[in-house]
Amino acid sequence: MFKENRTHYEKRSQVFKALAHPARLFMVEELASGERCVCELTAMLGLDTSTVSKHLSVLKNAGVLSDEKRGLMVFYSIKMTCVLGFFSCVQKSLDEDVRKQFSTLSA
Amino acid sequence: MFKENRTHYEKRSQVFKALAHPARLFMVEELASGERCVCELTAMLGLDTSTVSKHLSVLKNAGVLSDEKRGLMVFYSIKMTCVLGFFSCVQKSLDEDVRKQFSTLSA
DNA sequence: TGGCTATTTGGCTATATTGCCAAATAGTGC
DNA sequence: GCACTATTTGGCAATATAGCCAAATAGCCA
Repeated sequence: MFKENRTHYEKRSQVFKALAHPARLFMVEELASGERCVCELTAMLGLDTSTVSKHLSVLKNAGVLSDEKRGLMVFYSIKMTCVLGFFSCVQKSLDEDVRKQFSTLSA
Repeated sequence: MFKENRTHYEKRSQVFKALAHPARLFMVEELASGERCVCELTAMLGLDTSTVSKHLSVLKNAGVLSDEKRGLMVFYSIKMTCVLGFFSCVQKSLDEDVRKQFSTLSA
């Protein structure tokens, strides 16, 4: 059931692993409004350039982002566009949980 | 930009972290066809019961699953139903990448 | 109560991930 | 060629995660 298709599930989980980090999540959401160079993302994150570069390559290897070099700079943009739909789903679910906690407390 | 809302992004990334493991991905997909007890999932996964239990609590804490105890058994089911939409998105993107690799090779 | 079963929790080691620094690479312009 | 900038890569220490075993907990039934 599982062990036979383990590699299959590993490949799919790579995408979620790529999104499973606050800094990477931030970058994907930021790229939703258009491509950004590494330097721009580095400034927004307040992390070392090398750290940001590694995060970006994780997202690229997972197939979430694509990159394009123009001159000295490398611009990243979203390739797996459907991932943006994830975020509203997650947010809605989390909001619902918070609402329920509130109504339980005040009941 | 990022540091100010870090906790916000951390909470959201919890959901992706929860899905970022082949065994957990398998369980969520399996639960798409209805609730299962821990023992059933353990049998399908071929892992230790304690390991499966921990995986399930990760998914529960992230808000993806909910559990219900009936007698000796605990049944898990999907709470964040919209996550199922993720899988087809991911699969489609992965399939596309494979197709492109093929056409590049044969070109 | 005691014995049995299903699940969870604690603890441990092995492995993976994160973030920094330093160094390497690549492109621009003189 | 050299100097300069943007990005990537290598390496390391700190932290987090995964899996197992053993022990604890919870519910059933006699």
